[in-house]
Order: sequence, then C-alpha cells, then structure tokens
Amino acid sequence: MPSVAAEEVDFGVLENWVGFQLRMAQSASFQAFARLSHQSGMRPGRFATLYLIGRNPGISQTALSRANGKDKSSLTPVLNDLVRRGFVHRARTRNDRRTYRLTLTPDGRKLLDQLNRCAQRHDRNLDRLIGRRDVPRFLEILRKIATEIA
Amino acid sequence: MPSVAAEEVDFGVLENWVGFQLRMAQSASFQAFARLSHQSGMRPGRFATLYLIGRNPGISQTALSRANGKDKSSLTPVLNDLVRRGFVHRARTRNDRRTYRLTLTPDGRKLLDQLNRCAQRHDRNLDRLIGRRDVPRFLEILRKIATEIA
DNA sequence: AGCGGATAGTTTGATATAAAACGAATGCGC
DNA sequence: GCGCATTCGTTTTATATCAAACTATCCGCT
Repeated sequence: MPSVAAEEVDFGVLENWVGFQLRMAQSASFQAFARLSHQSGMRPGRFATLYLIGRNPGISQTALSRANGKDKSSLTPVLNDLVRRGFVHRARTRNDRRTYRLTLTPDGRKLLDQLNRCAQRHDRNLDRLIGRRDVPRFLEILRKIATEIA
Repeated sequence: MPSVAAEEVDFGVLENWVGFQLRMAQSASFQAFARLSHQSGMRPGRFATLYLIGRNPGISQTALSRANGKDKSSLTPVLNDLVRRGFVHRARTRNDRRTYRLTLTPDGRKLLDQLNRCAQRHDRNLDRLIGRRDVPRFLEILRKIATEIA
C-alpha cells in the first residue's frame, strides 16, 4: 500500500505521449510568460491579439480569432476591454456593415512594444533551452501539428 | 486600405516564436483529442487524471494536481464529479487526516480503458505526423521545456 | 424587388482554470 | 505539552474559453 509522494509519481506511458507532454510544455511556457508580462499589467492572452492587430490593420474579429486559434466569441470581451482602455480602435467598414476593422491606437502600439520585449525575452529563454540548432526543426513540427492534425 | 482575409493574415515573427507555435499546436491537439473522446461521454481533461490515479493508487490530490500541471483547487470540482459518478474512490488516510487517498473503482477502470483507446489513437496520429524518427527528440525537448523553463 | 442561405459579431450557458483566503490537521522546535 | 509555521483540501472570486442560439447584414438567385 504505497503512499505516493509528489516526487515519485509514476507517469507510465504518459511520459512518452506527445499529447500529454505537449500540454505540460505549453502550460509551463504559458506560466513563465505570464510571470514576465505580469509587470506590464497585461494578461498573457493579450499579446498575440495586439500583435496580430498591429501587423494586420483592419483585420476583422473573425479573421483574428482564427489566426489566434480561439473561438470568435472569446474575442468579444477581450476587445471590449482593449477598446474601453483605449488600446484598440474598432470601426465599422463602409461596404460591409457587419464587420469591424480593428486597428491599434498609439497607446496600443506603446503597450505592444512593452509586451514585445517580454515576449522576446521569453522566447530567447525557450530557444536557449531547446538549443539553437534544433529550434527550426522543432518549430516545423509544431506548425505541422497545428495545421494538419485531423 | 487592405481588407484582411483569413488566409492572408501576416503572422510576422510569431511564425518563428516557440511560445506561440507551442500554444497553437497544443490547442489543435487538444481539440482533436476532444473530438475523439467525445463519444466516451468524457471531457478531455479527465483522461490524465484517471490515468494518474490508476497508475498511482493512493495518490493525494496535491500530488495529483502537481503531476497533472494544474492547480489543486481546479481538482476539487473534477474529483467531486468523478466520485459522485462512481469512478473514483476517495478515503481519508489513517496517519494524516488532511490528505485523501485516491483510487479507481472498477467502473473507473473500465472508463479509463475506453479513454485509453482514444488517447492511443490520438497519439498514434501525432506520432505519424511528426515522423517516428523524430518523436524521441521532440519529446525530449517538450519534457525539457516543461521542467526547466524559468 | 424579395427570398433564403451564408457570414459577422454578440449573448447565453456551461466548463475549466488560477490565485488568494480560509479551516483543519500536522509536526517541529523548544 | 505548546506554539507556530506548514501542508491539505475547499471555498471564493475572477478570467478564459467554447458551443449554440441569436441578430443584423449581406449576397446570390430568381
């Protein structure tokens, strides 16, 4: 009747399952980034959102949600908040009055610059951990999983 | 004034950032597994929980939450549900009356077998996508990120 | 024109998750 | 024994997320 301590947990096949280790790695990376970006008074999910808007001025919410891998309904409260705080501008398009054109305000661009520095530091840590030489192949596999998994 | 369609989104450096691609890959893998395990009437997060209990009978909730990479408070409602539905047995220990000993019931073991089949299929898909030869190195990197990221 | 299907975004309802505060129990150091 | 820091699990509070239903709008076809 073994009493299980944290250090001696038996992971069995989980140790060699990509699905599980992918989740654990993502979770750890996410938390590390959250710690870094905490100081900017910004939550971790915001960075990619702001970056994609900055990179694609006039993007619609649906396109943004797809690019970001989240459901479009998740985006509504996030954008409400970013608009309310003056980081994002949301304007109806002339031709199609269903869609919004999203752009960064000057404040939004400043905030993005801050977050960019956190993200750069974070990703340098990851690169160092993986080893520069293996990064391209690793990224290739991640992209393949993201796009081709059934 | 370019109107941005989903297919032509510019990802900029995100394309080559491990943190971002890790999230996208995990998200896609998670959704694929959710589709597979859907038929078992079970949500995706449950599998690792049941597996770890089955593999480590008598494990405490705190040890389980750590092994699973989730906060212990997340576990309370999950275990309440699994206990209520008769898949997990929760008993106080004699020596330390703060901790629970978690074990699978026979029904829990049956359910785990079902989910195991889904998970196996899912992970075979991932292995095929990655390419058998590259799986060990890929796993090694994921484990390294999970354990060593600051 | 006008109908019907498709699309953009929001709302609603359900689940998952973390963080902090909490109560109970433990055990170390004296 | 006693006191206090620690640990275990729960509760509370705040987000994040998805899926499905909904509204408004658009567009193709007749």
